[in-house]
Amino acid sequence: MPAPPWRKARRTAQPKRQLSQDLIIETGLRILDAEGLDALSMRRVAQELDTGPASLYAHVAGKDELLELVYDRVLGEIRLPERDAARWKEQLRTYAMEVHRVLAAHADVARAALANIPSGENSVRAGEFLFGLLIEAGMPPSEASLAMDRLSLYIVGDAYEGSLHYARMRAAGLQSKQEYFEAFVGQIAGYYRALPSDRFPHVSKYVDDLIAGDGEDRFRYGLELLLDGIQARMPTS
Amino acid sequence: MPAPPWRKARRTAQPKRQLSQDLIIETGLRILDAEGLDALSMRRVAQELDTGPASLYAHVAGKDELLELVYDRVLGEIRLPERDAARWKEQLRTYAMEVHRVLAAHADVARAALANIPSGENSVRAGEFLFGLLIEAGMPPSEASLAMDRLSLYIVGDAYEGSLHYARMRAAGLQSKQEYFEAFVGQIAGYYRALPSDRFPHVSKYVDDLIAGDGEDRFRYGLELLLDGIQARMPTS
DNA sequence: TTTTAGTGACGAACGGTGTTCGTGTCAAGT
DNA sequence: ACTTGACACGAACACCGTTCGTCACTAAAA
Repeated sequence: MPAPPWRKARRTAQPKRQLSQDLIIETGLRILDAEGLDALSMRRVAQELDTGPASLYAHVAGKDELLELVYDRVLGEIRLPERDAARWKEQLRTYAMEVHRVLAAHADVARAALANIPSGENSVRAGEFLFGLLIEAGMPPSEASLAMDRLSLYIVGDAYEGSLHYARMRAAGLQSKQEYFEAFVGQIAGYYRALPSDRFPHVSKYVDDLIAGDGEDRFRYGLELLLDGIQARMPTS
Repeated sequence: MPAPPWRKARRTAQPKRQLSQDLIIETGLRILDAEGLDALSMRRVAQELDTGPASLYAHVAGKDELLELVYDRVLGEIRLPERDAARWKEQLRTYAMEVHRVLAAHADVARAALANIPSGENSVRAGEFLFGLLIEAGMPPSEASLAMDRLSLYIVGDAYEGSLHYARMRAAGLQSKQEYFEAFVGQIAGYYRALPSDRFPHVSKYVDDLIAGDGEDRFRYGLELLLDGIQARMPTS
C-alpha cells in the first residue's frame, strides 16, 4: 500500500546523524590519495559525503585544521622499533627511511606537513622516539634538540620536494614517473646543455651527473651526510 | 580655455602603453615585501598598476611564472665571491649564509622557492658557483651533484620553514618576532609540558631545550652537520 | 506525555581567487 | 591612407574557504 502523497517522505533510514570528525578525516585522506592535495577542498569533501560544505564546520574548525588532522593520521602509520641506544645510528637511519616511506605512500601529503608545528598525537610520538634515541645515545639535551630538529626538517623537506614533483606530474596529466622524467627532466637537461659554456662551464658540462639518481638515492646521500655529522658530535666517538 | 565637453577626455599623457614584464615583477616584489606572499595575487598586482588582471597575461604566462620571476629576481641579490677551492669549506658556509640572508630579507619569498626546478638566470648562476666549488675542491662530478642538491634543499627548506612562521605571524596580526614567540612557542611549550611523562619522558622533561635557539642558530647547526659530512667525503681528507 | 532547549545539518550567500574570451584602441609598417 | 598586429581591459566563468540564518531532530526537563 503506497503512502499518501501529502505525508512528507521520510528521510533516509539514518536520521542523517552521520557526520563525524573521523569520517571527515577519512574522506579527506581518500581524496588526497586518489587525486592529490590540490583536489582536497572543503567542498569536495562535503560532496563526497553528500552534503554541503557548511556541514563540515561543526566537526572541524577549518581547512587548516583538517589538513593537520589528515597529516597526523598519516603519521600514525609510522612503525617505531624498540629503542636501542647502542645501535643509534642504524635506528636513526631506519627511522628516517620509514617516515620518508610513509609520507611518499600518500601522494603529496608532505605538502601539508611543513606548515605545522608538530602538535598531533602521532607527531609527538615520533618526536619522542627521535629525541629519546639521541639523548640515550649520549647527546646533551640541548644539542639533541637541534639534531632532532634538523633531521626532521631534512626528512620532511625532501618529502615536500617530492610532493611538488608529484603535483606537477598530476597537473600535466601524466601518469608515471617515467613519463614525468622524460617530459620534464629531459627538458631541463636540454636547457642546461644549451647554456653558454664559458659562463657556466661545470653545469653545462656535467649535465648527465646533475640529473642522475632518483629521489631515494638523493635522500639517502643527504641522510648519510647528516648522520656522519651527528656521529662526529657524539661523545663516544 | 576649457576643452569642449563633447570631446572625449584624453587618457593620461602616456597613451597607456606602460605595462612591461619588468614592471610587473617589480610590483609583485614590492607587494610581497610589504604584505607577504598571501597578498600577492594577480588582481592585487593589476590594481597596483591601475588596470585589470587580464592585462597582465600579455607579459606573464600566469601566476606560477610570475612567482618564478619574482623569486629569480630576489636570487639576483646574492653576492658571490671569487671561487677559491682551497678554502672550499669556508666558502660553502659563506654561500649558504648569504643565500639564507637574501631569502630572509624578502618576507616569505622562500615559500615560492621550493616549487620550482631552478631554471632562472640567477638560480643557475648560484648553482654554477656551488657545483664548481665542489668539483674544484676535488669531488667527482657525480657526487658533487648530490652534495649540491642536498645543500640547496637544506638552505631553501630552512628558509621555507621560516617563511611559514612569518606567514602565521602575519595572519595572527602580530608585528614582531617577540610577540610571535610568546603567543605561539609559549603555547607549544605549555602543551609539551602537559604531556604524560610516562609516555613522553624526554619531550616533556626537556621542553626548555626544545624551544631554545633562534632560527639562525638552528640553521648554522644543521649547516655544520652537512659540511662535516661533505668534508669526510672529500678525497683530500 | 508534553514542552523546551540545544545541537547538528545545510542552502544560500559573501568576498575572494586564477584564468579566458571578445572587443576595442592604438602605433607602426606598407 | 590603409592595413595589420599587438596590447589593454571589462566582463564573465568556475572555483575556493567561510559565515549566517534556518530548519529538523534528539534528549532532557516538566
